[in-house]
Amino acid sequence: MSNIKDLARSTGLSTATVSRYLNGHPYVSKEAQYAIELAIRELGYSPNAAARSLRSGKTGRIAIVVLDASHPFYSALVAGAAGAAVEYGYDLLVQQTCTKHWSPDRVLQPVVTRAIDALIVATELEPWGEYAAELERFRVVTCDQALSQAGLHGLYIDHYQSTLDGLEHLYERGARVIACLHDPDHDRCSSSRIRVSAYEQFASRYSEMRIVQLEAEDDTVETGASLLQRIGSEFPEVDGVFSGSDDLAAGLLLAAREAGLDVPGRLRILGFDDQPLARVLGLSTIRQPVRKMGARAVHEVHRLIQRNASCGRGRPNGRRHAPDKIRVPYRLMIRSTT
Amino acid sequence: MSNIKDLARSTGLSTATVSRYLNGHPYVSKEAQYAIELAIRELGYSPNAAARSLRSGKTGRIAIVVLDASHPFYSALVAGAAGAAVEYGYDLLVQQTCTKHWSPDRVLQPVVTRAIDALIVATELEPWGEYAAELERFRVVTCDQALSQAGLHGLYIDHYQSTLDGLEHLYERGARVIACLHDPDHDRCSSSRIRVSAYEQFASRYSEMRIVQLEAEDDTVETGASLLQRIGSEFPEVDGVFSGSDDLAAGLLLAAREAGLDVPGRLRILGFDDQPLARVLGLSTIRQPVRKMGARAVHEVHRLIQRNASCGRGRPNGRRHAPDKIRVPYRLMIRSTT
DNA sequence: ACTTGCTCTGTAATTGATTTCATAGAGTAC
DNA sequence: GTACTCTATGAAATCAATTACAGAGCAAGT
Repeated sequence: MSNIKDLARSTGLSTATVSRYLNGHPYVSKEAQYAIELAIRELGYSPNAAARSLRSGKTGRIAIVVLDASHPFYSALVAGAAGAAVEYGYDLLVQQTCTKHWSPDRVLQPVVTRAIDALIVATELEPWGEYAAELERFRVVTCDQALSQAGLHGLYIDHYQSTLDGLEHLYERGARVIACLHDPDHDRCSSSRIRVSAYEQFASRYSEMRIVQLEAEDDTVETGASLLQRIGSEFPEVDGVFSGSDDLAAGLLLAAREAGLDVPGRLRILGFDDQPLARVLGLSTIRQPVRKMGARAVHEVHRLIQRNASCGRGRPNGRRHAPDKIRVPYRLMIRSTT
Repeated sequence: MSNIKDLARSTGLSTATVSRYLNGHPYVSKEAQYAIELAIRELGYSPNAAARSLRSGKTGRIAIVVLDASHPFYSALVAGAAGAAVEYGYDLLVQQTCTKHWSPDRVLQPVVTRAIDALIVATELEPWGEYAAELERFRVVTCDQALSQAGLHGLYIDHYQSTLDGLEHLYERGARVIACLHDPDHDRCSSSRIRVSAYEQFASRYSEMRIVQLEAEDDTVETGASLLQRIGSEFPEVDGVFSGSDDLAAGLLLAAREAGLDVPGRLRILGFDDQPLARVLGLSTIRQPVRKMGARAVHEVHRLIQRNASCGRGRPNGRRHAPDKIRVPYRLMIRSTT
């Protein structure tokens, strides 16, 4: 590969002039422009990203940390982020925490070694207390309500309120014993902790209500289907289900229909996400605009980068901007299962 | 952030010695080691990735190009790749071609500017003829049968054979007029072209068979459900469906059950992928190990990187290794819809 | 004629790490 | 004592770009 020196040699100009041309500076003569353009074509030049970012301190790269890139929620988040990344001119790194050789330090490595300009964190790094503090040194946007509690920028839907709304809806539809299905990585995906506190708030509001918490081993339709039997045998009095994901709810619904169970007469089912499958099955659910959230996260990260690009390099000398907390709207989609 | 010079100054050693320590070279005295370790802790040093890769010519970064990161197939591919990337010590970039501001040049930019060491291409860049040739200059592994036809390394399941097997199975089960559902991005996802040639081969083998090709606008359960009506009105004689994806097939199946249509008596349905939803619905399908494929792609890319790391930098001076063609096994999963 | 300002270009420093080469001291073999 | 190897270190070049600074050439204004 040829470099800027080759261009300089080939055109008889200096590297400074060539660099100026490449960066669109004024004060490059027409002849020089023409000569350089020609040389670029001839030598097949393209700039070296490493050298550029070494000099400029910018990489044009950001990363997003998710639990599992193949999970419908996270994959939609990644897709949204990837789309926006192109728009803003960034390359997007994807990091997964459900992997064997994963570790928080490994995830932070790119940001620490300045291989990326900023980080989007959508899943917990444990112990979060420790790493959240660490993250404050960098440009970080979190995509989870629980994660954003620290001094970090946050972008999330309000799980507390949305859970309350969902439970309230089930109550209105006549449910009195509600099974709440936990996310599979209950301990890792900290937003489920927020949901739990919403369950408690709700239970204390209506004394006649009972909440049963059930943990699903993973987040698939298959597991959802298997839960019907478990509910039937362990908690036969359950007449409403609030699921943390559409997949679990859909599986449960399919199993219920298979078993000839009256939905929503005998059992009301409410999902979360509004995936295509929910629409097909007529599953009531809470819609969250996940793709948009991913895109918005990139937008926010971009603003951060712009911000303290102008504040000078390295540490924020001036006062650090207060962390933004952005609530993304959600919407209850009432269909035929509630 | 402190750099290696700061470490040198702080310890009274030279940058050479510090660098040697950091890279685990022999010939660094115990005292020096200790002093450097201390300084690292004190100054909070971490190496600068840009400087490293400028000097070494390696980035420790690879990219994967997919059509849509939220599509079940591609997201599984990405997930597999992301897992393996951690294992091999790479950072993984994800690029999406279903995005508004996308362009082939934009996708190739990281590899051209040497921001990544290698590229995994799982979807077509148009015009593919042109870009395939361009890609031969770099370390590339393709994850699609059609793409790998050029002089590129390829890793794929055999769509020609698997399609034949699927059609053969439908035939055995009594189907005589088979609707083949095209991928949504028929023109982009070139493996569907290979499938089409398999349809033709199959039709020429059995004179009594009829193949009807249907194009779906996208690859969701919703669209699959809407196809039932279209088939019923436009091609009422259809008695078998071969779908390029489980999602379409599942949608169709759900709509058929809803309509009280006898599956597989009146209509046989075969999917592709073996997603959890297929298992729950009892959908017959062709299983492909997508996650593993993603992981394997990273493995192959890693081998490429290792290879011409030893062959010296830049162009392959010696003879270029012949491109590997790796067929991934698939498996017909016979359930209750055929 | 002299100053001022604008356009254009080149020299050289800088970014942070790695590596080649040179060198010096210590230990061992003859 | 001389020759040799082995360990440990530093000075300086290198990787490919950007940019501060200096300076040359030219036109316009006084």
